[in-house]
Amino acid sequence: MPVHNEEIARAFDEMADLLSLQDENPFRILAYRRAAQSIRGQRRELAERIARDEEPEHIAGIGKDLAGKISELIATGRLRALERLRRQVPPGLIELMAIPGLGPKRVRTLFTELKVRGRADLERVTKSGALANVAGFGPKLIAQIANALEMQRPEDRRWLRSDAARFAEPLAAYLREVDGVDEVMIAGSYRRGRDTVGDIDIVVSARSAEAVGAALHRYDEISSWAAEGAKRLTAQLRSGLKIDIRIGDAASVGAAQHYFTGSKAHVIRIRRLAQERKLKINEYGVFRGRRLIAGDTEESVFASLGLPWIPAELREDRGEIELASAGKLPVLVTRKDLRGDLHAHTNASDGRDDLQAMALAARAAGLEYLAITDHGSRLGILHGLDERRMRQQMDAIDRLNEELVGLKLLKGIEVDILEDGALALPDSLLAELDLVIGAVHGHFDLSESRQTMRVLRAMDHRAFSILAHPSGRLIGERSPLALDFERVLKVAKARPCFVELDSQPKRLDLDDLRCRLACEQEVLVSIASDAHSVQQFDYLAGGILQARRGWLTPNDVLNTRSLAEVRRLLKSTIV
DNA sequence: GCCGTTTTCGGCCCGACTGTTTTCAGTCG
Repeated sequence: MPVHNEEIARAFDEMADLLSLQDENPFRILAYRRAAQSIRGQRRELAERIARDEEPEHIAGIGKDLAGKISELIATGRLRALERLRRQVPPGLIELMAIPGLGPKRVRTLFTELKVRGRADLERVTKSGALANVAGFGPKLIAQIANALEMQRPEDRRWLRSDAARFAEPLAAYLREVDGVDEVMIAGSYRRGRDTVGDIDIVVSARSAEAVGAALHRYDEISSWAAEGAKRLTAQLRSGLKIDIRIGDAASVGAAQHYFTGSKAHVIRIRRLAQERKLKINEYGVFRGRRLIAGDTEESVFASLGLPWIPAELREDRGEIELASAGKLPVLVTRKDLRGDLHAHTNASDGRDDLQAMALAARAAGLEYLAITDHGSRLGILHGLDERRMRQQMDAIDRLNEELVGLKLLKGIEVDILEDGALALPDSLLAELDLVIGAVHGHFDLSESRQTMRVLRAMDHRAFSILAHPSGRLIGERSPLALDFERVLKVAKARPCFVELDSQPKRLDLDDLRCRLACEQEVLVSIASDAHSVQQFDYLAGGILQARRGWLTPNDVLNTRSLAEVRRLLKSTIV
């Protein structure tokens, strides 16, 4: 079983947790956390690089020692240093650090003073009152701990970005109307376009912080307050979404926007760059000595380091700073660049609206072409099309294309890739279509080699055009398939065929890193809505965000091209 | 534990807020 990057990162995170509980050198702990972060940002599996005996590429934050530990993990599946630490620290202590207010120091105190070794012990000493006798544990802190134990930590939940948007955008709009407020920006991972967010960070530029605080107290969506300072307010909405609001003035709002947009790794890199230039950057601006030299706009912050403004989606410290300083930032794809959509459903299968309604909605969404790709019937998917109904739909598309102005419909299908890699419809039928989207809809748990062979065999079919939602993930519900995606890309490039970025909020599949792999391997990405109703063309905006996070330019995307060009490219997939 | 046009030691981003404290530690982002 190959060791995945995520497992390596988790091992390093656990090392950091355990070391912090041992009161180790904080910078050694930091080194483990940075290494974990750095490994998570790698596009390629380190295990594969090693297996292929490739030159070990330098990874930021990985020195000789950690490289050795990575090799050990990959070779043996174990990490002796980690196992040693686990023997020294009671296993229940790590989860205690997840309780708000408890960090390594306090957990350690609980362990040494009260022999608290885990959650059950903590509940016991909280109830018995023993906690109150420990120095540093006052009534407020104890109440906070008791509350967290009670709540079973629902606040740990991550939100789909699109779900969070339903609560965050109205709050931002409300704040924009408050007297004295100049600018409101939802920052954080939300602005960076991550598919999920833990909380919402809002940066407000206002002449009066008091007015903002007072207005928030009138906002009846807020259910509880966690902190209320002059510059920072933390609260929870009734939906359960946590919000963090920072209030600043116009002279520093750019610096605040940059800082609170993150990512943390990006901001740290920027601050270190500033140090090298004898500058200091914080959320209040860029300073030379005590003199403020920039900070009213994000552009001014970047410019103080000789950098162009970097789009928020790129700010993950995955090479964007180097590219910016070389003047080689990619010009990222935008929603306006999309000229068509190559994956949508009608009520002929599991969609809600009919063919004509979907066509009109696509046109209203500014698209020039739309591929209708209902499900084929052999999959057990409800109301899938059999050959007879498929032909009816093809006729209907022909008729509609004669009437429609400003939009062309393409004939397609979303066909299931069966367990053995065969496609679930007869070749004769597939050959009549403009495009064939293949998708895995079952047998998600095959081994990596079998899953990869399955997909490769499907791609080998002469009618195959696009691999739909390639990883099969459902965010928060289903893990990605075990699939050698690099191999899939190599075959797709050679064949050629294409891969999809499905924009459904729960899928967003390809994810950002796989988008980057696809563009590096020069495989075009189809950014598709997978719309099941007329409203769902809106999902394309979310797909675009993910694509931008994956560094895609218009040239890397299939459906930024004209219909004629797309037809030509689709024809080239027929072998 | 990492890192280096101020290098092989001595730094490592930086500030807000809370609670428990009389000047600050711990946590958090």
